[in-house]
Amino acid sequence: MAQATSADWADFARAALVEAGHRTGGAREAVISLLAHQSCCLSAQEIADRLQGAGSKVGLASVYRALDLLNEMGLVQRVEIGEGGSRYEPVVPGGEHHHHAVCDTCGRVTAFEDDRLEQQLERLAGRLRHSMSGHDIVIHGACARCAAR
Amino acid sequence: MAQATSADWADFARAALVEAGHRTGGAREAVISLLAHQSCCLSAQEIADRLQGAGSKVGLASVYRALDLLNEMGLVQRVEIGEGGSRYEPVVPGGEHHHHAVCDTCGRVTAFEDDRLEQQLERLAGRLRHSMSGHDIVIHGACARCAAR
DNA sequence: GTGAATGCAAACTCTTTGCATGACT
DNA sequence: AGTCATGCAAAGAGTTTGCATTCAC
Repeated sequence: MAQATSADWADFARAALVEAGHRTGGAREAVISLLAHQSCCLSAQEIADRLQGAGSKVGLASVYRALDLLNEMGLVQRVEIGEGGSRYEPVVPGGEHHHHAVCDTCGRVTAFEDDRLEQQLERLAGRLRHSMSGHDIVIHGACARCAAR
Repeated sequence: MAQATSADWADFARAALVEAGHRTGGAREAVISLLAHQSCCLSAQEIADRLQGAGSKVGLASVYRALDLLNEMGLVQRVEIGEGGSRYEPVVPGGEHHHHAVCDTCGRVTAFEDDRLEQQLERLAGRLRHSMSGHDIVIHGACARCAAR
């Protein structure tokens, strides 16, 4: 099975941006590099903080602009886990994607994936005659650790 | 099959509030009455506007406070459809609940429900050992109308 | 009468926008 | 050189909080 890696995503994203006539370098590149090495979703603030911590001079506004563009191009997905702000994570083209279980007690976010869920959603979208460019599934509750208490 | 009605929900919610030692009347009552007659999700601003339009003097802050309380008690569910603000809708205890398909073109929100999706989620939560107090599913894409264009 | 609930306005957080400066082609 | 992109700061939107007043018990 073809396994998409994070390096693949970064290259794919960079290529897509060039393809669309955008310039490389600067804030956008920094955001892509950071996201590529991230396994789960980050908030715009977290991205800016990490980049600045690494010596980069990117502003928060540029992070938002970069994420906005990447989101419109389908390269990142905006995830609403209902805790203040939005979070963003790379979308690996053709690769599987995951969803999130949020612990309402400790805030921990657990990623999961499930093919049958995806299939069921595809079927459902067809039934609704609603084309599906993406979807969010968020499970709220208590994680294994908190539920045990 | 037992079919929960919106009147049931309002009564259930009022009873739960009294049970928890809260007082009746005022803003909370207004919010419950309004939500009970609503089929789909509303934003806090919409709720305040409608109540004020109906002559009520409820402030936006009270609407937020009421929704917050109802949400904590599991009487309403916060729905993040990723368009600015959160939306809220009643949770009918034991009744079925629905999810949302959002048209990214025109903004239209379509409600849907699907038992197999629910079952699959239950199974999944069990597998993750994550207790599930609620869940959000949002399909993004183009609605039948916009896709046809 | 007492304490919870409310309304108003100010504060706060997250996000977007304007504009001058800097960087890529 | 010409533009697109960026950084900074200010503005905007949604939500929360403080406080005096009102209302249910």
